[in-house]
Amino acid sequence: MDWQTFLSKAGYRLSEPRKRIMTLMEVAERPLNPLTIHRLLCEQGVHLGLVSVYRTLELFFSLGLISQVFQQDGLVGYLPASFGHHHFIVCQNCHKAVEFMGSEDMRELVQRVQNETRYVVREHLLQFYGLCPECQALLEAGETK
Amino acid sequence: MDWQTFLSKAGYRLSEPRKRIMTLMEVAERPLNPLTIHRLLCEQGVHLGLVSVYRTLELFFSLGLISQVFQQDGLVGYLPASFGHHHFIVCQNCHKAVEFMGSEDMRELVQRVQNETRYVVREHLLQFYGLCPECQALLEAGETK
DNA sequence: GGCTTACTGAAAATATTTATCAATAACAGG
DNA sequence: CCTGTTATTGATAAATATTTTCAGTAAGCC
Repeated sequence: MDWQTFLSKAGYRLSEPRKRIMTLMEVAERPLNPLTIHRLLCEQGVHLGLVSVYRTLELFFSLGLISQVFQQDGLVGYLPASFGHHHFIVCQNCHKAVEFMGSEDMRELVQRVQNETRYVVREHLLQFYGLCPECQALLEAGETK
Repeated sequence: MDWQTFLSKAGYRLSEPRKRIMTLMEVAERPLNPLTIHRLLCEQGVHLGLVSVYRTLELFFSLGLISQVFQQDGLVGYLPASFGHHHFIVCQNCHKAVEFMGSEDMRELVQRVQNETRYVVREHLLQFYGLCPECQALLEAGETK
């Protein structure tokens, strides 16, 4: 089911701002925050209120259409969420991010942590930071980080 | 080496605000953010500028004395960092957090992700969310989440 | 096409973080 | 222990980010 159908079925309207924002998010390669999204849309001539950006992101996030990505500087950005995945590896140089699968490999660790801490684990946040192939090549060629 | 010695050796002074803040952090059971720390200190009669709280946390974090903890509401808090650990499990009910070891179990996963994505992994962010033993008991007894 | 009501956008209020700079206090050296 | 140097603080202000409010607009049902 595409996001438009999903939104309708959940009882939400398919408004212009929502379409604009999702169109932008769908092709995003690196985490976007509300202000950046607003700026990008302004630049391409689409003028919509910053408030709508906040509201729309909050809605999409609550519906699971997008994921939060925690950046190393402490800021939070958003990226489209493929169903089932929710783990990202973010490039420390250009910030480009891709998803990876990972839940399976965590089972054993989760089990051990539950035993050790006596907590029950219900969710987890897992992200990697590193260098994307392009930036590896760039940096090897002698550029500074 | 205790944090005071560490701070001195790194060329920083052992000021009153720094002592106050670290004293508070050392016994923290749940993630604290700058505003909360400032409020808590005010309440116990210690009056220091909010700006100093920000500066001190930034310093302690850059020195690795404290860790950032990402909360599920998107806010960032701080907790003392034991050497070597840096992974926390946070209670979704009372927010109490404890550290766990975990790097070892990640080796294989890191390897696989590197192969799949062609990224080089340099750091990772891993946190669990769940219920602490106390809240499990509470909730089983019929309380609402 | 018209009606209902969710949704938007502008403005203002609130909250959070950073910058500036004179006054203060930590600590090294005597 | 006193003194000078300089890192550090705190007050103020500025910048940045987020939330609230509410009248006007438009999405989707009939």
